[in-house]
Amino acid sequence: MESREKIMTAALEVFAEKGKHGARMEEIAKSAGVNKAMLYYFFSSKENLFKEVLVKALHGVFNRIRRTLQQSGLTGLGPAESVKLVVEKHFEAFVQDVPGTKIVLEAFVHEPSEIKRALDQICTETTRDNPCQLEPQRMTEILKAGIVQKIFRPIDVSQLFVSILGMSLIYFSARPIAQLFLGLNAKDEKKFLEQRQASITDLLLHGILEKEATKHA
Amino acid sequence: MESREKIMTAALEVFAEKGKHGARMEEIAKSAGVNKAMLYYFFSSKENLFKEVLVKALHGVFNRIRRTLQQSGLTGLGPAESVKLVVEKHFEAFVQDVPGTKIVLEAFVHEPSEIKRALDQICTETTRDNPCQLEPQRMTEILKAGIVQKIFRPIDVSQLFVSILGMSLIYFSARPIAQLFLGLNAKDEKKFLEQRQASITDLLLHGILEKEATKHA
DNA sequence: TTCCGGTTTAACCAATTCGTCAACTATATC
DNA sequence: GATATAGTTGACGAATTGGTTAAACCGGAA
Repeated sequence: MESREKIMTAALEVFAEKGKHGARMEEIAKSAGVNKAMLYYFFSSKENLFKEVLVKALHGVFNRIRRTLQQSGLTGLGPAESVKLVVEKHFEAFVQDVPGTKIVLEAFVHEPSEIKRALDQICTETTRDNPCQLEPQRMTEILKAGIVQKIFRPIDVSQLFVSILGMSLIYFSARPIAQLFLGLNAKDEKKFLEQRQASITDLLLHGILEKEATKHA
Repeated sequence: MESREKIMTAALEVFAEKGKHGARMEEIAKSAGVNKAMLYYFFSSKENLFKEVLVKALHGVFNRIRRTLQQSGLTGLGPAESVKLVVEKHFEAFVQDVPGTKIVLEAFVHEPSEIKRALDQICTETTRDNPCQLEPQRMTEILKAGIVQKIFRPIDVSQLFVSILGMSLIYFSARPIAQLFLGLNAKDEKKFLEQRQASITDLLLHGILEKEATKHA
C-alpha cells in the first residue's frame, strides 16, 4: 500500500479513537509505519489531514448507501419493504466503516462547519446520474409516499428520519463503553449488530404502519 | 457565585463545545472570569477538572431522572402510560443540561473507563432509599412487565432501550449542525424539542403495543 | 494591630507537540 | 552514468499550552 494511503487509514483509526484534538501526529505516523515528516509531506498540517479523512469518510458512507441501494433496486417494492431496505442499507453503510462513522459523528458535534463544507463539496461533485440525491431526501420521499397511500400513519417524517438516524448511530457512541462492560468478542458483536438492525426495523415498521395495513414481508 | 462553581460551569460549557482535548484551560478561566491559576488551585489538573465536571454531569442526569419520576409517581399507571412517562422524563432530564449530556456522550466514546468509574461511584454512594436503581433497569422492568401482560409485543427490551437512548441522544449530536443549517432561534428550538419528544413516544408506543391492546391515553 | 488561612494574581517554567529542513535514498529518464 | 523527481528520514525549531510559584490580597480571629 502507498504511504499516503497508509497514513490515511492510520489517521482514520487514531482520529476515531482519540478525537481530532486527542490524536497525536506522532502516533498516526507510528501506526502507519512511516516517519512523522511524511504526514506533513502529504498533508501539510494536522488540520488538513483531518479534513481529508473526514471528507473521505463522508464520501464513503454516501457512496456505499447509493451503490448498495441502486443495485438492490427499490422498484416494485411497496413503501414498507422500501423503508425496511433503505434503513437496513443505511445501517450497513455505517457499520462498514466504524471509525469513519465515529469521525463523522464527532465532526457533527465539534466541527459542524467542516461537515457543511464537505456536504456542499459532495453535492457539487455530483454527476448527472446522481443528481445530488442527499440520502435523507430519498428516505423521506419514501415515507411521504407511504403516508399518501395510507399505508403509513400520518407522521412527522423529518422527526422520524432523525429517530432512525439516532437508533442507528447510537451504536457507535455506545460501542466503547459496551465493549468495556460486556467485553464482546467479534462473534458477539456480529450477533449484536444483527439484533440491533432487526430491532430498529421492527420498531420502525410496527410504529409507522397503519393497523389495517398488510403486514410487511 | 463562588469561584469554584464559576469554574465548573464555565468548564462544562467549554468542554461540551470543544471536547476534552480541544478545550483550553486559559479559555475556561477567561470564560469563568478568574485567573487561570485558580483552576489549578481548585482542581490541580485539567484531567481532574474534566473528571469532576463529568461526574457532576452524570450525577445530575441520574438525580433528575430519579427525582422527577418519584414525584410524578408511576403507581397506578399501566405499562403504556408508564413507558411514555419514563421515556419523557429521561428526555427531559437530558435536555435540562445540554452541555452536560454532550460531555457524557463524548466520554462514552473517548473515555469509557472514566464513565465506568463514575457509574461505579454513583452506585456506591447509593443510599437505602435509592438502591442503586440505575435507571436502565427501571425502564426495562416496565417493558418486561408490559410484555408479560401481553400489552406489549414480545420484543428485545435491551435493544429497545438502546433505541430509546439513541432517539433521545441524537438530538445532542445533531444539534450544532442543525443549528448551522437551519439557524434555529430559542423559540424554534423549544418547538423542535417538543416535536422530538412527541415523535419518540409516538413511534415507540405504536411500535411496541399489541394491535388489539387499548390505545394509550 | 497583628496574624493567619484561604483566595487571587502576574509572571514564569517546562513539556508536549505541531511543524520544518537539509540531507539521503530510490527510481525512472535521458 | 548523470540527472531529475518523488519519497523518506532524523534531528531540530518554535509555538502552544498545561502547570508552578512567589508574592499580594483580604476578611476574620486573637
